[in-house]
Amino acid sequence: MRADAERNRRRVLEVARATFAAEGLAVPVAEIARRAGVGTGTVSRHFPTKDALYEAIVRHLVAEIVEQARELASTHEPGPAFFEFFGLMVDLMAANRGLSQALSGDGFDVEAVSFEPEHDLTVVEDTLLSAAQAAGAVRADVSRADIKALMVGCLAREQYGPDPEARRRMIDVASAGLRGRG
Amino acid sequence: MRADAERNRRRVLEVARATFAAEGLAVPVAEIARRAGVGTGTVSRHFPTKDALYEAIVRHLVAEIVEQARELASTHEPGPAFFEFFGLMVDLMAANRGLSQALSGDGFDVEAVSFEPEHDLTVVEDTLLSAAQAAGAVRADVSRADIKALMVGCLAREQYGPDPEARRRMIDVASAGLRGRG
Amino acid sequence: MRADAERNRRRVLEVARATFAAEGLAVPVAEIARRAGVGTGTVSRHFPTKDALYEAIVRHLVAEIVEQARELASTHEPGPAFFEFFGLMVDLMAANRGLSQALSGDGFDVEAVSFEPEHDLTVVEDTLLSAAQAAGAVRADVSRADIKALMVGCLAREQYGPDPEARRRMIDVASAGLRGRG
Amino acid sequence: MRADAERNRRRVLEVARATFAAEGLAVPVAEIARRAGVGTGTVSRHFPTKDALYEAIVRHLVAEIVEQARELASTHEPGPAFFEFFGLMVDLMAANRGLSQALSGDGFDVEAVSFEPEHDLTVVEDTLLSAAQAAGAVRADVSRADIKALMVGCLAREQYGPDPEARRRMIDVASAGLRGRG
DNA sequence: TATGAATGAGGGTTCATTCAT
DNA sequence: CATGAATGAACCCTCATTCAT
Repeated sequence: MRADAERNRRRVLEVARATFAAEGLAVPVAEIARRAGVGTGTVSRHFPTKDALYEAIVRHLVAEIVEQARELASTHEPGPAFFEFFGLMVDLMAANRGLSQALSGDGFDVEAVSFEPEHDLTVVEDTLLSAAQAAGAVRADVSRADIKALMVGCLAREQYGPDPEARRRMIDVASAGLRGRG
Repeated sequence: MRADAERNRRRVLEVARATFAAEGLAVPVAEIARRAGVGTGTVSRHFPTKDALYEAIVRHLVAEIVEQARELASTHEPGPAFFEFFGLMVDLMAANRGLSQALSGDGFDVEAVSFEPEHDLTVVEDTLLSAAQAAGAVRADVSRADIKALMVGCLAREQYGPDPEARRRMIDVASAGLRGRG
Repeated sequence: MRADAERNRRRVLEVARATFAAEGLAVPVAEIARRAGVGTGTVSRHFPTKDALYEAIVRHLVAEIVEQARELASTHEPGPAFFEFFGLMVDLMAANRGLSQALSGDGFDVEAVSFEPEHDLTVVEDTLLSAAQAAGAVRADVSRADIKALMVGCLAREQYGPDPEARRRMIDVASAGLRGRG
Repeated sequence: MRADAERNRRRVLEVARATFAAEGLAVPVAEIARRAGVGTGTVSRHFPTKDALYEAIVRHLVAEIVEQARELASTHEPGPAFFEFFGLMVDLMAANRGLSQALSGDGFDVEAVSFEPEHDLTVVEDTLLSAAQAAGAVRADVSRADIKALMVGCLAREQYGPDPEARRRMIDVASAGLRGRG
């Protein structure tokens, strides 16, 4: 039975992730349940509230991002690592309407989620940022929150029509701004 | 009677503006009515739908912004005019959760509102941007949409706590990015 | 001043009659006022409730009908007079959506209106019917209410598409039924 | 759980049928819910819109009618079958204010409901009518729509007070009219 | 007397959550 | 454990009527 439950949990989580990514956070829980082939009660059992479901998805996403961020940190110089990470985040968000909503503070408060240290994106971001700043690749006065906000800015460009070239340009502008006054 | 009606209309508009600014666009119309001290029907009379109320507020805001933008354009050099305008916009949005939501495309589609040419923010923005680009103060490849997105980015910083210093820094970073690699 | 008031009253009545005839009884009072070029208060002053407005219109219509019915009664033999009247009524109702609604009991109770004897359609109808029955042109056992209902039946045919030929046929069928088994 | 749901669904349907029959289609959904002892959401779950509820009731009624019409067609000669059916329909509508409203086109468009062939009242009516016409029992020039309208006429008699005798008389008059000019 | 702004009850529908089966 | 039916508060909008100007 435990196996069944776990399978259901994963299925709901995966369906919810895909659905929220494609259609935003406003999709009714019942629709998630329908697509996952389970009852609404099953969704509620695993995720007592809709917020809990959001949170689980965010945790999942964050875990993946953290992993990629670590990889970048260990294989690139501080500056490139940071800027690669920046672009990666923007691309992820651009492909995920729900994440984008959450990060813009619409429908879910991402900042309220607390993570265990080893899965905490905050920590990795700080690490990447600090290293890049120490290496002189990024202005010394910007904070992690500033970086997040700039990502949201790049992301916001998508609203006027998805345009890969424009996204690259936005990332380029933001990066230039972050590099400092040269 | 027109005086009373006008007073009520303004009152509703002002209350709605303040409420949406402080608490976002999701506040029920009935709550706006309650705070304005009128019946829901009165709100509906002046603004047939909630969207119409949003639109009126946006028009109001935009009219003010356009005026200030014109002033800037006529009293500053192209570069400074553009960057002053950029900062002004961010400050306005930062003080207005509803406007911020609208510009992030949550709850209301600002782009769908059509303005008369003389009140069209788009036109003023294009003018300021083009002039600044012609003067070499701004990268030639960015578009109006890019600028808007960057504003949203600066704005997004507010989510992590309103911090005037941080806002100035964000604007500074964005401006640096826009100036180009020079 | 009295002349003005009277003019307004007539204007409202005429506009309401035309509007209800064309679009049914559900048209808002405010729309009647708008078309009449007066305020809603003016409509309410002359006709305290919407029902009172309906009633005034019905009185007006009935007065006209009564006049025509009298004319028929005095210029035709009992049988033809009755059947001419029957067709006339159906044609009137067919051209008047509001009247048709009222007679079908939707939105207004016509029967609740009481008339002065000389304007009472009931009386004229009874007269025409009784005479026709006395002359052997109409079954002796039908009542005024039966006649009214048959008119509504002819009228109901319009629902399936206005079709003058069908209307004539309906009137013919109803008339045949009323003439008796002979 | 399906048993409970089905029970509730039937309960809502039955209560709605009875309520609409007795008081017309304007009764609020919330009132139906109250009388059925369920929440408004339960009504909405089973019948997403009020129109859907109307439609379900009409389908139910029509199914019963079709069955009885078939029975009549197979056990009576064409003429009697048709006239029995006519009387049956009038009796049903007379006992049902909602059905009467619907058939008069007030509040719901019955004609817009599409049925499967085997439950389509239209087909049965046409069959009964054609057979009766072929047998010379009914005027050759009347159509199904004419018949419907005459039923509404008989029904309209009820407005002046329910009176079984009068109803029989109306049906008799209509039948006589339909038999032809003899 | 005319105006039309204000009222506010009332309508249908949605959806996160609970709980009987 | 899973189910999905039930709940009911909340939302926006309409409109007949009242009443201050």
